[in-house]
Amino acid sequence: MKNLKDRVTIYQVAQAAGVSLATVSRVINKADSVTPATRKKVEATIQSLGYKPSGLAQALATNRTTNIGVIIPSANYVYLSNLLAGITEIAKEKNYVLTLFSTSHSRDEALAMIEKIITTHVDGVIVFDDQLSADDIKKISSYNVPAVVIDNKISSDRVGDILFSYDTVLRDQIINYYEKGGEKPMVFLHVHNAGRLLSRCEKTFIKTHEELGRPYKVINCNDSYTRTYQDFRRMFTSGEEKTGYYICYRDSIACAVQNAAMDSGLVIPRDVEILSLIGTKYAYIVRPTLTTMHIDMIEVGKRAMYMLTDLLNRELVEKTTKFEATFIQAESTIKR
Amino acid sequence: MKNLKDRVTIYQVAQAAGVSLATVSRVINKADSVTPATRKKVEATIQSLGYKPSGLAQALATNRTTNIGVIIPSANYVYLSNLLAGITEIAKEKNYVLTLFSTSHSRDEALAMIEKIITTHVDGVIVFDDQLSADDIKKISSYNVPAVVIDNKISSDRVGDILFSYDTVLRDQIINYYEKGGEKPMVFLHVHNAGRLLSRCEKTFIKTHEELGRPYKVINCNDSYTRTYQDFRRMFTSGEEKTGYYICYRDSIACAVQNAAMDSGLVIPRDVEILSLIGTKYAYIVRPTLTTMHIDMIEVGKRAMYMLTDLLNRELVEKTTKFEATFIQAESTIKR
DNA sequence: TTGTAAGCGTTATCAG
DNA sequence: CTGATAACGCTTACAA
Repeated sequence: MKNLKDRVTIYQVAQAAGVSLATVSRVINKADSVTPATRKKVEATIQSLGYKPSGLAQALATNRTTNIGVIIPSANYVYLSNLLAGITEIAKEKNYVLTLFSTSHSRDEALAMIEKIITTHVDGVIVFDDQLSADDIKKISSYNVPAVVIDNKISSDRVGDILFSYDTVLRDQIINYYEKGGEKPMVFLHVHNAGRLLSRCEKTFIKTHEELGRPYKVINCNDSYTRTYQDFRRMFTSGEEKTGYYICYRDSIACAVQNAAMDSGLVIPRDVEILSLIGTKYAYIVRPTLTTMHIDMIEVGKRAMYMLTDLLNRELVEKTTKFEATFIQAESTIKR
Repeated sequence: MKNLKDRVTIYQVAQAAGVSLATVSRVINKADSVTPATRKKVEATIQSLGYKPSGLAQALATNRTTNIGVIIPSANYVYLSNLLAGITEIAKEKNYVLTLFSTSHSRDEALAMIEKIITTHVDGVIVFDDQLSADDIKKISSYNVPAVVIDNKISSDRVGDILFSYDTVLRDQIINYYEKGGEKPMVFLHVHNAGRLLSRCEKTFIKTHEELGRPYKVINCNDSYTRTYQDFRRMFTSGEEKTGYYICYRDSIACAVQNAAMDSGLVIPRDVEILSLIGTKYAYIVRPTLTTMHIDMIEVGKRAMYMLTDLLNRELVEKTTKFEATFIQAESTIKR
């Protein structure tokens, strides 16, 4: 077994093949200016020595790493892994490797991350993290790292963005609900620190209600299935609240409310209706199936990666992509 | 905005601070042999110039990248993202960055991946991929890249492994089932190409039945919720099969069977019982809750990363960790 | 404590 | 078509 210092270098290959290292370099870079004969010879010695070029040295020399940084919160949500899956698929297709920068909810850590981004020499980044402000992105791109930012409107020279539009469809649904005689009190589940997307939805929720002059309710909930389940179980049995139309951040939370309601003897959707904002495939796996506002995060991931490669090739024309959420009627709400 | 060639280098910092680049290097590496005064001065210019060391150059010079490669199949399963979450958490704690190498079910691609591993200069890898054989791992470690391999018994000098033990608990449950008078036919859902873990379970399933002299059934199923749901819906309504104890690979598949049964008017667990082999949190979110064989993949991820750092520090004593699955009784099977 | 200079493994520019 | 040789940005003996 070779030890670290034994890494076969281009120089050793050159020597063994009886050519200069420049020639070897040409061979591994598939330059055309090499005689088939010498190419053959070099390739053979590469094989026999088990030589693999050092990406590090190549990157240092070329200023390209073929590495893409992905900045996402470390939260272990299904929609995040969907996003990642989408990015991964295209990255592979385009021959990029992904480096993961996962942030927590701390601002400091986010800053440390951008520090790392720079030192790591990624060719570009995909950012889906609410901790990073427009300024942070600007800082990143000031180091000439193109970025595609998800759920944050900050496109610029070398920054593309992908926007989600939940607002319209949410508003429409709320209006429709009341128009069609919806009578349960509408309740928005506020989750602390759950990011811009949820905040925007909450704002839309409140604004729409105020426009309509309808009463509404916002209650805090914990961003965990178990806690939320327990809280609602208590609520539903204590008799405080026996009915309602609950708008939840994501499937787990929606399930928590739904299960709590059912386990308290309430009937979905007769007594309690539930809407999950970020629907994943679990929305149609659970029973009753969950009505959701759906955006295909795998598609978002793919698109992000496509935009980034375009950006890298300096041929991104449309710097902004909008994903409109679609309302998917299922069993957890009454069809109106 | 600076362009690529404008990256501030250690040399520029040195010049601006009026010291040699060696001193700057010492400062950024927190060497103690630097006068507080000069350190101050250097740090100031680092700030004002916005200098960030090049990880590439550092890595090239030191032969350490602080990058860990993670090789996992690209399949978008919850238990995989749990694993990744675990790895991520500890990687961050230990100040490593993760590079993702996702493989498909093709052997060629797997080989291309190991090629990439080498050129990428990762300090170590965590492997959870059934496409990679012991030889492949050996190849990786012949390039002096320590590895922690999950679900594959191949520990060696610089390779640690994490093993799952589903076999005993599965066997015990099967035996117990019949001892306590279980009468439904037991059916194992075979998924093509779903990896070693499932194959081992299948083997245990068959072997146990043959030992007991009990009839059993293995049926093929598709590794997707929708397809499996449809197939079983058809089966349950066509009357071929109205009852059974189904052993499924993971939660989604188990849900498919469970939902198909319920939607066909069958009652869980009276008519149909269901066991999910790899249980995730969705097992207790869906209703009826799923009986599972559970291994906490987040813990597995954490442990893998811990083992790897130990390996990197050459202080890993216990090269093998075993995770024993625990049987979790829930509503989808009858308690016996 | 600080500076000088030789690597680290490539690519790329020139000559030949 | 091929070979020297200078970058790329940093670390690290060795000297001063």
